[in-house]
Amino acid sequence: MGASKQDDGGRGEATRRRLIEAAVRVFGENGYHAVGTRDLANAAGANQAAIQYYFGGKDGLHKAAAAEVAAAGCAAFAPLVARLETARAQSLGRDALALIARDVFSGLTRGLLGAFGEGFRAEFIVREQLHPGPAFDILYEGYLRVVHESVTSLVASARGLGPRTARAAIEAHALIGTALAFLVARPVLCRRLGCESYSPRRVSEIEDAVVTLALRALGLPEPSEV
Amino acid sequence: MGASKQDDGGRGEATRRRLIEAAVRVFGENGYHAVGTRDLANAAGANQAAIQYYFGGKDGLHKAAAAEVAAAGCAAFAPLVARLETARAQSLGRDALALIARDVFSGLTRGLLGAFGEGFRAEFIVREQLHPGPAFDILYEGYLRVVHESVTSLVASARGLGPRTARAAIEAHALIGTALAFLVARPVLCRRLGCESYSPRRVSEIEDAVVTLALRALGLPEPSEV
DNA sequence: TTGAGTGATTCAATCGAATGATTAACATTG
DNA sequence: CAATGTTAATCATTCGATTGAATCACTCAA
Repeated sequence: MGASKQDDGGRGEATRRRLIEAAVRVFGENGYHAVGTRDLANAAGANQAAIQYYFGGKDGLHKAAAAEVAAAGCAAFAPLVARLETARAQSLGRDALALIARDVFSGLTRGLLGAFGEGFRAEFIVREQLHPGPAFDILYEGYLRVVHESVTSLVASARGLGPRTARAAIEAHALIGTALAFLVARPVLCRRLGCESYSPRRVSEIEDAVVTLALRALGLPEPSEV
Repeated sequence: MGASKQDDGGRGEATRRRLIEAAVRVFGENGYHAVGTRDLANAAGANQAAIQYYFGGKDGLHKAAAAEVAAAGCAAFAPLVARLETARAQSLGRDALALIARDVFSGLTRGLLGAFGEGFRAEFIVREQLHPGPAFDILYEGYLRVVHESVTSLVASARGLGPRTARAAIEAHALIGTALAFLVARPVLCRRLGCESYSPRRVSEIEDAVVTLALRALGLPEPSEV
């Protein structure tokens, strides 16, 4: 069973990647049980049996998809995480903190609704949280934990809380939720606004609202410079 | 096909209700496609064929479950909605607004994590939003729209925005998200805090954090009285 | 250069199990 | 009895998985 002789460039590696990408998209859009191995194979332009051949089965493909999502998420948020790491070391003024916070919540929003969300990566994560399974461990350890800890340290600094306190983690969680709502409850807002999906202009509007509210909640000044 | 002669008290009405309650719980926990009609019947202590007999099929039961969730949600939030309706009429001072806002976000949080969430009603709603179908229409028109509009009017008042503006709806959406995050991303926070689920004490902690952040974001004073 | 050999990969056909739905017989109630 | 409700057995279909043969890319001896 399983892997190939060469791990890149080969024919096999290509269909392997196509299967993973398709799995993230199709699983994220429809959920694990709503999708058949035939659907997955079709979406990837591969044969149904390739799923067993490369991943040992539907479960294996699902886990591989989770690993891809974690890796992509890690890469997408790496710059922000790095900035937050350095910020954690020094003690910054309110203005510097505000600049970082703006970029964090701006990036968070765009991450959930934009580039990273493409291919239903964000939906994949949400679905895995509604019913955590083996794939959730991959997502949490490889991605979610880092982001959550980073945001927590930012919130702790801004709110004068201990960075290890439960309160800091909870407030960080709540503020992440301001962005998350636009992914999870997208249909509600779309109906309220009378549109089918978010236009780029709307995403910017959402981004601005999230940043504004988060800064106010954190008691940080609105950054004046660009 | 379907319904019975008497709509309450009758033998049939009891199993009908049991099926709906079980459906909300099982669908909410596992998702539509992850659940079989045999599972649903077992969870309700009924026979599999009863699903066709009363609801015409799995789809029908799912829609009936959505209607139950909408009705229960409407009932649970009715007092808050009523208060917001009256508040919309008069122009209230900041302190009065703060009192209402506190109760709204407190009720929202407890609603998502507590009584209303029991039986996986909240999860049922989230799942339907990840892939809106016929059941989403029922939820939106019967419940979600009212709540969203009410919260929007509150946010509009507090933030000095037009109650019909997209910005007001967006900011309301974001603030609802502060509570929603604790439902949708529960496993992440639980892992961060090293617990398996939310204790009642933790729910209170979350409730306080959500209210505090929402009031700060809205620029409302922390209510002093009880 | 060739071409048989070799392992990697793809494919159509098929498996048993599980799915939602249906049926006809059975039970309960008034 | 007649209406309503319940049940076990069974239907056709679809599911994830398996199979064995066909196709591909590459190696190396002739």
